[in-house]
Amino acid sequence: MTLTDLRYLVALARERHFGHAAERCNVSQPTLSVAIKKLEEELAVTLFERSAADVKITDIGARIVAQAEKVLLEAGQIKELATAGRDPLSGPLKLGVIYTIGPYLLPHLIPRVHAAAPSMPLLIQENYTARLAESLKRGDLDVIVVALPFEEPGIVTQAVYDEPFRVLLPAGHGWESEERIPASRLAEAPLLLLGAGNCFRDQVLEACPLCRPGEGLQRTLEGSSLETIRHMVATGAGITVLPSTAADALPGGNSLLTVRPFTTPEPFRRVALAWRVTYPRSGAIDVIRAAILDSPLAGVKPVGSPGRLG
Amino acid sequence: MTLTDLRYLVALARERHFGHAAERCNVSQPTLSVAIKKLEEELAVTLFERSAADVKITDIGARIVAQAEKVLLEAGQIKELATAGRDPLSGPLKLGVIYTIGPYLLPHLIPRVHAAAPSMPLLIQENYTARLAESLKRGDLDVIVVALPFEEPGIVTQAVYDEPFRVLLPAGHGWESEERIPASRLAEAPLLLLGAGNCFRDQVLEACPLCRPGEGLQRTLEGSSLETIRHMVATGAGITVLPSTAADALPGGNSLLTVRPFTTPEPFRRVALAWRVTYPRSGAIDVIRAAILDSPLAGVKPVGSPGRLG
DNA sequence: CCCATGTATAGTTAAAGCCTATCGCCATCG
DNA sequence: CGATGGCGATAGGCTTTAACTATACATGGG
Repeated sequence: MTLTDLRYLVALARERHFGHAAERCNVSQPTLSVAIKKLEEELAVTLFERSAADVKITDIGARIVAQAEKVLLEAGQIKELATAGRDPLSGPLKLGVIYTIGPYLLPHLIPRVHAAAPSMPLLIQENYTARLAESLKRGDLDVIVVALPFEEPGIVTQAVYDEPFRVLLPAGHGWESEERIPASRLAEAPLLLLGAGNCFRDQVLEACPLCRPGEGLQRTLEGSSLETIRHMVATGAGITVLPSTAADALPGGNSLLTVRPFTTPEPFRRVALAWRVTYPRSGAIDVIRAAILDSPLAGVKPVGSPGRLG
Repeated sequence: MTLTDLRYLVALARERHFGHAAERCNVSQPTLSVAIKKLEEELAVTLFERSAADVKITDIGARIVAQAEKVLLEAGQIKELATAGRDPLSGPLKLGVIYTIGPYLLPHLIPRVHAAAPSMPLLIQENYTARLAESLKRGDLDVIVVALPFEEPGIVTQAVYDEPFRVLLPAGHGWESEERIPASRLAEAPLLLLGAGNCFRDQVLEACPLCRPGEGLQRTLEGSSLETIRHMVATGAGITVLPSTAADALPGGNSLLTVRPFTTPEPFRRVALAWRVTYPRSGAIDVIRAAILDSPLAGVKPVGSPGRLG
């Protein structure tokens, strides 16, 4: 029993004439005749009473035809589902973002994605890089926004923008007079850092090789956020390093805080999109990337498409 | 897209492993692999994300699988319908009976059929032979009970029993002293007959060649019934001829009426079943025939199966 | 009794469905 | 870092099937 057989069956039930039904199905009369016969044999019931005068459907035949129509209807729904789902911009996209990007990117990103792809709602999760990577591989997420380096088997990564780091000082700090701060001097200060697991912490430490967590006056804030650290800096608990998108987007005229760039070469992090190589909705990823680049992110430099990294 | 494809699809969605899904479908892994690929091409959507680690179903894939399951479920219902409908004794049987048999046969027939085939309700229609024949050919009836001769193209007829005719006299009639009445004498009497269209009328006239409707004292009762005629005989309006099943089943001890057989050779009519040659539920017909023969019909002689007439 | 109509059958061909064998990819492990 | 093993994709060949054309067969009507 195939869907074709059922189509023949329904056509014959409608036409009550093998020739006409065959014509309607664009097949020859013997084709339809044989198909119906086979179907009757398979089901071991007589579906039609044939006679020279006309074709009559049996009682059981009528019931089976009704059911066959239901089957064909449901099968047709599959095609419709496929047509509707063919657009990569239709259906929800599960997006993951690391903690140190989410708060500064998402307010810009979300409305832009919604404008570009209204029927693609974003399901957003913020987490550490490692957790996001896991979810991505499991399929709980479709795309993630992370900082490089990020390499996972089966995952492709595409750099989107670089963002420089900034030094955040409490108002009145001695370094306020400096235009730019050399990274090496961070070792001198009480540096507030995020806890382990935040990639940004590692990147700051990498930018300032002399800083060693646990040594000197640096303090690590486990399970905290850049926002918390910023408030601590404002209270004079120390200084910190922020990505430009977090530092430059300070509420205008915050007199308690001062932002200073690093001396060149500025330390920076490269932010990238990542997804499974097998992920089929590349169009959706393009929309995300475009929306990120369209966002007014302070201090960032877009990384051209040639800069795609594997 | 075939039902087989959908089965593969559902299996793969369940197993998330081409090899295992193939095994469950009793096909080789390449077979399933190719089938899924073709399905994806046909629908122009990616249903699964394949990777070395595992197989993930896409969002749209999951929706299509759900729909495919619905299709397969409905298709399975067809088989169940067929199985249920395979029994010829299941489902209603549309039975037609001529007016001059129905009242005497059906009270016996119906309970017997119900006992033999409880799931085969009888839908009964009483009418003239010509009307029954028309309905039978149209398919509005499945089987009819008529008196022979009855020949129609595409219709097979099987004799079931012969029933002799009887003379019905009002009590006190001059012929009451006779044990048997010769058919020829009917011409002498005021003979009450059914109207044209009732085959029994023609059979009586055939049995009594000297009787001519409209001549002598015979009266024709258009649109009437044997019961009405019987009551008229009881009031002395004339005499009549009845089939034995109608005559001998008189309410016991009806002192107003007298029944007399004809002299041999008794005139009789042959009652038969008829159905379309194409009618598939021969088992149902057998039940009807058996139920008729099992009925206590006064005076009838069963016609052996060899007596089947074309 | 032949003809018209309609379905079933025969015979053939093209396609499809399936199998075995093998490739290629990737992740894991010694 | 190369070997290994699991897994899906691909290739080639075979069998089945579904389609066609031509024709036989059945039946009701002129």
